[in-house]
Amino acid sequence: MSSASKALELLSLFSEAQPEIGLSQMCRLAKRDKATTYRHLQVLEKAGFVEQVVASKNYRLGPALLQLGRMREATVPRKAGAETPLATLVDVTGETVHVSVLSGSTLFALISRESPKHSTRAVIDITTFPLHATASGNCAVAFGPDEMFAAACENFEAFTDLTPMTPESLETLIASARTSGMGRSVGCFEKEINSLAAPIFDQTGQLAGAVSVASVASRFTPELESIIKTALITASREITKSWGGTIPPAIEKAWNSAMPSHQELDTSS
Amino acid sequence: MSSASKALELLSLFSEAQPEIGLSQMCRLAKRDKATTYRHLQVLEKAGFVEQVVASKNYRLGPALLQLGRMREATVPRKAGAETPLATLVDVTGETVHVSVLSGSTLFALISRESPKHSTRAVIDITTFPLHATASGNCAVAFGPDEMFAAACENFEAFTDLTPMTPESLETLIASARTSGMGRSVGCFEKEINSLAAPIFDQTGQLAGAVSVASVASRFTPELESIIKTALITASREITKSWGGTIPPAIEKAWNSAMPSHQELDTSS
DNA sequence: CTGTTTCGGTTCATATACTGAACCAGTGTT
DNA sequence: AACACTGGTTCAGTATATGAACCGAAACAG
Repeated sequence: MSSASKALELLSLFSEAQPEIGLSQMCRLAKRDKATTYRHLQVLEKAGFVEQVVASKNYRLGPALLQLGRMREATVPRKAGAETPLATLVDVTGETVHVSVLSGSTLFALISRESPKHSTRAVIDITTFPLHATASGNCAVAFGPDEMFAAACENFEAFTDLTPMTPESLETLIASARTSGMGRSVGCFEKEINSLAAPIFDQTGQLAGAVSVASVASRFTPELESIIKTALITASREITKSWGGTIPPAIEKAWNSAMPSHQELDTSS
Repeated sequence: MSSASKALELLSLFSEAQPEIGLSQMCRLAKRDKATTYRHLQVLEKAGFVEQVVASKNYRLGPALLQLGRMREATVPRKAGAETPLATLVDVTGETVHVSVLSGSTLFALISRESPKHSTRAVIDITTFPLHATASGNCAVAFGPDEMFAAACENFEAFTDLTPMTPESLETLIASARTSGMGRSVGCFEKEINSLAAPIFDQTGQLAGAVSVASVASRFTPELESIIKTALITASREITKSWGGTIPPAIEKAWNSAMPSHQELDTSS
């Protein structure tokens, strides 16, 4: 592994729950030597990716990220394009929704919104979606490039006792996602949380991300599932359109056979 | 120089004017070998810091930056805190304004706003402020940590024929900034652009950034300069307050002697 | 006070992982 | 068909990253 990767990995250790990390703690989290970690932090600090809080000597994310994040959204306005369909999705389903973006073989969280409708909500605060254990992740494997399956198999972390742990069990999930046109997770990532996800595509014709709805298991009736599926299909179509892509015919077909009442819009004109 | 630094440097080659860069072009910009640049891009892509546009094979900033930028602003809400004073500053001066943030020895651009008042505006689109050639940069050297002067001397790039090119000429500018409590650039960065800058501090008591106003030289009368100075002092006080800092007494004193009409607020209570 | 355990940061010999010239293959131009 | 561009790959040589051991400071216990 390149030293640059190792340095960049340190950035993913920060989270909303732990926005400041000291040197020693970071060594433990990164499972690396103190001297190495220190040098990496020096590099990141010089580049403005982290900064040191003078008082506590802790490190936190740096100002350059704001700059670069702003420029990313300026060049590829994905966040802006997904907001409106996502708001509708929250309204219609009354559940927690996520939009994720695929880059390389990693599925990054982009936006998440919670509905105020219920007091018990699915709160999932992650920065990257595990490919094997989430509806969005399964979506990415099922409809993304072929190498996604191998990438998913590289990390079979067990989140619950329902998390798929072998290539075979994952393959089953992927196959069912391919036939239904949607990812589905029943307690695979968190117990008592079920979720559904639909793929999103961009102008390259490749899978660009996923949109998902997470609900608590006790509420997850067939009626709600049907509502969510219909709303997800709409959201996926709209976000895909705003990102400059089109839904592949195979997926429209899968949706139509699974949800015959929800006809594909005529986009041939 | 570490290889990680070299990889991170590539990110600073992207700009609003040039949001997509191909491999060969990036080699030229970075003045590095093609193989090395390629590997660096691979690392950055795997980390989600850049992504490759499949159609053109060009690279652009990646989705991870959005994620990290969001987290940075969540942990250190500097941008939000500077917006309001900055809007006032634009209103009062009718000129282009910038807020920059110091990290390490680099001064990063944070926000910039243009006034709709004049058709000719100072348009300065940079991601980092040269320490020797800008009002904000001089501010950082004058009021920041001691090592800033050495850092400034490491890069004496000549932007115009008025850009200071020697430690001695820079020293003169810094000295006058220290006595007036403000940075001042007269065509040092761009010909026909004059600007003034005031320092910003945070809870560490250290300099945290600078706020600046840039005007076209033909408009830069003593009256306008006076208006700008007064407005800058107000903006600097407000942003500093919102970032949890206080203006050092020495600077308040410098402002008061330079602008006797603009009394320091009584903050002793 | 002294012994112990943290912490952030530094050193230096070792060897690992980075470098870049040269090389492909593909594409568009002349 | 020769050329000038791309993006991407290979491999020997060496520059650069590594981590055990070390340091001084600070916090805590006895």
